Amino acid sequence: MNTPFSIIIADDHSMFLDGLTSILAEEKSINIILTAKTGTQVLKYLRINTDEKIDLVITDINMPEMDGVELNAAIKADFPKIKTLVVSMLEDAKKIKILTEANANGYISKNAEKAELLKAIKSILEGQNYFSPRIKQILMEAMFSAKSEPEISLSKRETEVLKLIAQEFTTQEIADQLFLSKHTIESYRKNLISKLGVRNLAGLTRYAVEKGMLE
Amino acid sequence: MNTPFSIIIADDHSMFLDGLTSILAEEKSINIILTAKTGTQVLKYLRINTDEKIDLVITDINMPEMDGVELNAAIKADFPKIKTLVVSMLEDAKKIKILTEANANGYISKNAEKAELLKAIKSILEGQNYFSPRIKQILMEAMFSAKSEPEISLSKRETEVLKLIAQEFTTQEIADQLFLSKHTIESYRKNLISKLGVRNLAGLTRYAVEKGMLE
DNA sequence: TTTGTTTTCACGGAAAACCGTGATATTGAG
DNA sequence: CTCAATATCACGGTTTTCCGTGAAAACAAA
Repeated sequence: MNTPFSIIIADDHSMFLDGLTSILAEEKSINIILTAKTGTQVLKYLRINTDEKIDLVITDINMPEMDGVELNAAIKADFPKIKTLVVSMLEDAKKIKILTEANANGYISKNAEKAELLKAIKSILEGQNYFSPRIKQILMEAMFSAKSEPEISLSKRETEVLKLIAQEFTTQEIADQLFLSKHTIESYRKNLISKLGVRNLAGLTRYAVEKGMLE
Repeated sequence: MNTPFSIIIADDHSMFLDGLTSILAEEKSINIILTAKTGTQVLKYLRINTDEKIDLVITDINMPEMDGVELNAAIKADFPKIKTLVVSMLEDAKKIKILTEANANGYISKNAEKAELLKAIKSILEGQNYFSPRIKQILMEAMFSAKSEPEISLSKRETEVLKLIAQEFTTQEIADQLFLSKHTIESYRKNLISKLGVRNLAGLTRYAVEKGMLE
């Protein structure tokens, strides 16, 4: 048998972290070097222990301080030899896309079976990327649906004004807050309405809330 | 040593389920009888295997078909001797409150450490309920804040009108749709604004979207 | 039966949003 | 540098919302 692989696991939910650790501890070929609750902890460890050879980092997406997406990017930038496997609660097409573009080596859902997890880990350690059929499908769909919805992009000011509108401020009040003329704000409102394809304040507000623009 | 305790675990995320199983498999005093991905599976098992003595059911809150809250209620109704421990991603005050009122024996977050999980299980199996200090605190806060926010209840018509407003219809259009005078709709709008403590259409729309009133 | 809630309708004035149709200045990317 | 996008401002007219102040009928609960 070869020397065991060294891996790091990051997840902010202790119980999941412990669970994953328990599962992987049963595998003789795997050595868990570190478990962490944030991306920064992982990075700190990697930067200090540069002599230690880490093969794989398994990370959740949603974490405080530094999330899985950022962690993956940082690892790929500073330690390109380390493989990454992202494990996430949600099957979020956008994030998957970003991750594939940032050269993550695998992505599986927490819905995945233990068997799939092990398969993914093995594939990646052998040098192959692993994205489950389901994830591939979601990615494909996102590609196509992305075309039909041509990503409305709002400028800084537009975003700012939209937020304030959704927070029930009137045109005049927004103008005062931003030290602009009320005519300016009216222009923005008008543009937003036509840009977002809505009819009135209700539509603007709905858009803002649904896009999670209000903290 | 006494005979080991029999427990059932329910969680729709395989990986978490496997993790939890791994953790508890290490405990000699615990026998995992069943792991399930939905509440209905658990109930079905309990109804068929009535001779089997189950001591504890550990359940997630968010599950398809039947969630943890319903499962807890069903267990307490049909198998009052079985203890329940709810493990949840979110620390949702409302659900905790409902669960305590439905006599759940414990509630811990997935943020909890493995040690706390074991402590909770032991406490419950010994006959004591377990709610972590953090959860107790959240409950207390909810009690007080519940007073300051005295549950706004909307009538059928009010709800109907609010939905249409949030869907960008004007007063006149709503009146036409519901075969009412526009004055009537204006009354509703006015009432809604004062009832919900908002200032304008934006506030109404935000309320409707945030409460998930639109499909 | 009295009381409270819900549903319905009405008017007039003030404020705000909506619409069209502009213009100028800055700035960032090619 | 040039061109497109962004940011800023302006005005007059129309529609809609907002506000106050009512009130009558239906119905359910106490």
